[in-house]
Amino acid sequence: MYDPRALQAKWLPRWEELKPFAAVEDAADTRPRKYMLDMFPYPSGDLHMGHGEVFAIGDVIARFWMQKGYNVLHPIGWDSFGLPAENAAIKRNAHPAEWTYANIETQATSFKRYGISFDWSRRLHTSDPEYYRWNQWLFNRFFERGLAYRKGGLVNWCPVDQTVLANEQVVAGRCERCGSEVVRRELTQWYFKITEYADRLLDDMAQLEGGWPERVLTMQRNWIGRSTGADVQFAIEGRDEAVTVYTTRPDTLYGATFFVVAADAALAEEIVAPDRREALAAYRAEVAKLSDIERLSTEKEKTGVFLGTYAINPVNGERIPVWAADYVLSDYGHGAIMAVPAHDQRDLDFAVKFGLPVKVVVHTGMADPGDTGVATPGEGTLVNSGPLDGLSKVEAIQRIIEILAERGSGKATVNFRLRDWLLSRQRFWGTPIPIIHCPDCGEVPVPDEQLPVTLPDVRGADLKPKGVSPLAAATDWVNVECPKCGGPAQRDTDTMDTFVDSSWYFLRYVDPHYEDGPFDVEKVRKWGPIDQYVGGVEHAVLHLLYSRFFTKVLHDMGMVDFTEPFLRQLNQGQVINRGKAMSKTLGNGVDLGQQIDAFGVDAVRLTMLFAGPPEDDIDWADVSPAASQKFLARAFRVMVEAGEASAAGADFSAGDEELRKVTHRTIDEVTKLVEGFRFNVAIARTMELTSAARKAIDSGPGAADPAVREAAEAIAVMLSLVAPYVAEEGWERLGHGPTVARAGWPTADPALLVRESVTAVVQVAGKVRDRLEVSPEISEDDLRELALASEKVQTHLDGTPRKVIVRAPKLVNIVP
RNA sequence: GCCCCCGUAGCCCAACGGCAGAGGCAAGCCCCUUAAAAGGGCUGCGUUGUGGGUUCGAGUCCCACCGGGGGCACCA
Repeated sequence: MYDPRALQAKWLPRWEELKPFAAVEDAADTRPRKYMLDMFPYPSGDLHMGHGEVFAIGDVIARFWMQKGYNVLHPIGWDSFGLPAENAAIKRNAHPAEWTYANIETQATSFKRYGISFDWSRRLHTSDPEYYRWNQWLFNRFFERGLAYRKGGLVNWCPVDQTVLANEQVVAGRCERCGSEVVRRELTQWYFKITEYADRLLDDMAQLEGGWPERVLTMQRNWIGRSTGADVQFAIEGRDEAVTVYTTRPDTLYGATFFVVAADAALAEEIVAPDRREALAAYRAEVAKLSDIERLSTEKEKTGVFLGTYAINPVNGERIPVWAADYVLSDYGHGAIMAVPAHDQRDLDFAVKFGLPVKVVVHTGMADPGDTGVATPGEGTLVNSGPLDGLSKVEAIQRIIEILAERGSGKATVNFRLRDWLLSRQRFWGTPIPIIHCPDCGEVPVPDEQLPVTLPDVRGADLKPKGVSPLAAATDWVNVECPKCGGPAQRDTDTMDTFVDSSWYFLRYVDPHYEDGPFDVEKVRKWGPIDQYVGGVEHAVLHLLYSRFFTKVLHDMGMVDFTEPFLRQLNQGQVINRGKAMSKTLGNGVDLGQQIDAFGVDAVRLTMLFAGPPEDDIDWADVSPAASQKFLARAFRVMVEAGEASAAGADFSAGDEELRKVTHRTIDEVTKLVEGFRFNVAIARTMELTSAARKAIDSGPGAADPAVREAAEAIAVMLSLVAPYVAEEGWERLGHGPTVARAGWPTADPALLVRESVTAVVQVAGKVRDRLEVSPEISEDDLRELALASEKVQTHLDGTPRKVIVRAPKLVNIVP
């Protein structure tokens, strides 16, 4: 009788004792190493269905490698800094740590019950001073290298969370966390100079090709957004200094008919004619009223205002009017553009709206944009462009850059969409930025030996967001001596973005209590980089981009010898219910704990993996944990009956050959399927083997046949990846000691994989007319002869066939 | 608007360019049983979303469209 609850109660304590999943550091252990990592969880209550899926997937991979004889590092920890803890603390008048660490304990217990093969000795929490000390240490290193700096400017502000956000944390104008509309504020903030690594972040993706999902690579490429073009200098009437614009189409320079400055750029104010000053001010006020969402809408009509001044085209001396508009961004390129309406749709829309001229300079074969309102950005031949006439687009770009360079009015340039990573947050439950502001010495890093700068004790209502960090109110904590001059100074009161914590945690796992640095460099050399990373696609341009950046900086510091942290990455789908994401408002939530109580850990894990390919969503309404439980019971009975009928150590070669062949074919296929992450199909194959074993017991050679034992043992080991409890119990019933997790992956005997005969299909004009049992080694000629000799084929043929296609040994197609 | 992925039986999903169906759910039937449950077994006639094309042969490759999902979308 299969009783999942009893098996859980029996084996969980045994595993805790045996610690079968500890990664081995011993140099004498010569097994090749593998590092399998799941994205670590945020401790927001207990584990949910989504966790159930990801960790089930990661566990199959880790356990498979263990069975295959690798020394596997499969750690777990908690991403335990962050806003929810703070909000909970305000509500309960408590300290964020209380809520956080209580949730961590709950999740840890659930993980253990869920049977995940973690090495628990490597557990870490990012909110431990022991951990965040090294965030501060790393910040100091970044600061020394000029990679951490403070600057003023317009930043994204979330009015609900009362903090600034990085660009990556604003999705379509809304806060990635809470969904509220983000506003722009002028603030001085800390940044990491990720843009300095833009080229490498892009180019190193070549290493990830094939190992990462294509869509994640695409998202990162789009996010980094490298474009090549040219800087071109335009003189502005009434201003000594030239203004530089960036363009990807310098070939269309002769087609520039106006000039646009970002409305919110300082430049607009500097160059506006006195009589247009008022109009600009009015326009800016209007623009400021718009939210980002409205401003970014492509449906929105172009707006702008003439600045009463003119720019001079450097190649032909033409005077073109200067406008201010909000469709030009102040923080990309130089905040100003040359507008070529004939060949750029945005410029054309603007030209049409304000009656500005359209001048075609590339003949593309398309209708005149001035007539159609459709710009022609494609390939073509240059016209009306002086020395460029007759050249192709590509040639013209080259030539014009040479011309501009000769005259000193331009040069080839590269631009990125990526902005620096805004890192400071005006909230409490995070890593304090280890900087002391001294009126005399400026920004002074807290010396390494004084780290960590720990959080002061702030709790309850004192954590309420008020637009400045709650740390600012802790005056005892804030007021310190300057480490340089000893004079009175103040700590920086912002905390770091929690994405800093997760940008390097995978390195800390090799030795989470290491005291001589953020991580043990030698151990990372042995374990890194991560062979397989499993987690959600929502981090495509957040965590995954930041981690890649950190890894490259650490590489430049000589601390890691690789440049990419995650060689392979798998994104699991979501667990949904009745076609929709689970939510309280819809009332369609399914509780992981309740599912486990009802069907057992094994059945829930099996259901997650059998539902479909790992990257597909699982609709819990479409799957059946009850059916999974039924299958496990069936497999369990096979193991029990085989165990009762024969003793361990039997000579399998004496077993029933037919069943042995099924077993070995299954082993062969399941091995390949697991390697390809095709877990649903691997499980289907295991089900087939179970049925074959059942049949052998009931109406074949009987339970005592060694082939039945061989099949049952293979089932136990293969099931151990998915359903560890029933596999363990079955393994014991088969006469083996714990643990099945270390039993070793079975190998398929090639001799048992060959088939004596295969069915060859004979088609006439594509229709099946006969089947022939033939040797798998049959030659094309022999098979052709056999097929043509077939009576069934002959009746469908009159005369000699036109053509005979032979694909030995499986198929013959005769074309009459 | 542009790009990518997916449309196979009532449902979830398999199928190196080669017999459309591996596995599961649901349904129906049979055995076991006094009966039921549990257990064992059997049952698949679908225009592979639609329309073209390539091919001896297309679920699979190409083109267009329809439907679903995702990404990008004033970045000059």
